[in-house]
Amino acid sequence: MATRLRRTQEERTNETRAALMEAAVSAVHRLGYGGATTALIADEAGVSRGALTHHFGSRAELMATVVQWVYEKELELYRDLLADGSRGQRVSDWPDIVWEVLSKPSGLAVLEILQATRSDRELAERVKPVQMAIEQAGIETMQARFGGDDDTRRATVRLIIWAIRGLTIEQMLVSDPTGVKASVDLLRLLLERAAPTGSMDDLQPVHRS
Amino acid sequence: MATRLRRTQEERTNETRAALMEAAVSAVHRLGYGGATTALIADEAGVSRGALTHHFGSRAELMATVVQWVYEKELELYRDLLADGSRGQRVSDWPDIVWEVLSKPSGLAVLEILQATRSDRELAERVKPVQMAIEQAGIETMQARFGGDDDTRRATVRLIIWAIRGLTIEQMLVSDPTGVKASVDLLRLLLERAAPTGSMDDLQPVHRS
DNA sequence: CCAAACAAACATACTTGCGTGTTCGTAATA
DNA sequence: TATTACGAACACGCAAGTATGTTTGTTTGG
Repeated sequence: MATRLRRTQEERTNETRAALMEAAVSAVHRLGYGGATTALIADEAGVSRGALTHHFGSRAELMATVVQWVYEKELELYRDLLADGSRGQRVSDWPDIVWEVLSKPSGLAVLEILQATRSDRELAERVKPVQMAIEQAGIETMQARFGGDDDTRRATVRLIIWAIRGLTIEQMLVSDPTGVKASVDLLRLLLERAAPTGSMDDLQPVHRS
Repeated sequence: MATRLRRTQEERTNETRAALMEAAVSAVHRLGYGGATTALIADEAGVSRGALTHHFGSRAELMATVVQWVYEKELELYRDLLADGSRGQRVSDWPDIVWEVLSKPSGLAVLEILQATRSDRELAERVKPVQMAIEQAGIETMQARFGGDDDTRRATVRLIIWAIRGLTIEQMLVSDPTGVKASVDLLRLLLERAAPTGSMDDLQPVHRS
């Protein structure tokens, strides 16, 4: 540890911003969006509120940056999980993968921030583009791997992501992690049976009514 | 309309409490938990803040009552939807049914309140028992209709409910209702394929790893 | 049946705590 | 020494809770 006594300005900036990001994620995860006050975040990051406001003009800006920051971490994590090529080849692999990524505290924190979007116009405008980029990236990743038309792909990505997100909420409400995971396994089972080849073409007949 | 000039005390109580409940649901739905201030709720209910505090000692008590109130409405709605016996016989019927119930504003509002539970201890203690009763009721309803062991049932109920809840969040973030519904249809498709007989016994092999 | 006494429902105004943004001062780096 | 990073203290607004007054309904003694 022991940060050198003399750091470059860029290092100082990066380190305190990172500390603030981690503190913000932790605080939002534990206390919810409303409970994650700027004073508390600064305190847990080991800096003053002045430092926080120096780097982020407003709470909304801080939170929007958190979304962006987590998004980048998640991308890395997806890359790591898919690195050896043994996972992610079949659609049914994805519930577990997405669960590993989104059930982390950062996933919960982002979800909180997304919901807070509704009562905070500034936050909404900052977060919206980021969030759209995320979903689009997910769909394009799927496109590269599986078949299926655009609508099927979008419906599948949405179902997996938001089922997982929903279950992460349940998980933290009941504080029974193992139990919730059973539902993730069930989703995998459903996908295995419905798309035995692992391709998305099997899920085509989504259109009716 | 024209409420009679003279109402009994009980009528007065019931009417303003109902007005407050509806206003609270609407406000939380539109503005999120944080944005639904007591002043705003009272205003939209057409009563004073004093009236609100007379009936509910605290904001937490009001919100907890909302959860209870919505829960009862939802139970009625389930009964109505299942009344003619044409629906709900197969497991794959349930995504649509749950969607119809939980995608209403009241469903979103309750979800918001549930999340707010984390930053508000008083709220948590008031809401927790209610929420546990709800899940239990859902599981028992399933038990009466379908087979499957207890774990499978619980996993299935959780998956359906929280997948739907997650999708309702997505729905209001993207403001594209029809698109999100496609994911609900997909979930039904998955269940149809995985449990063709409609029974839950088909979903048994949930246990692994 | 009436009127006074009571109780419950509702309204208004105040108080207080808290969280954000801001300002100004200090330390570290370039 | 100039600029950037950071810290301490302050100011402002807002929202929940509280205290007190007013209206409406209910009950009871005559």
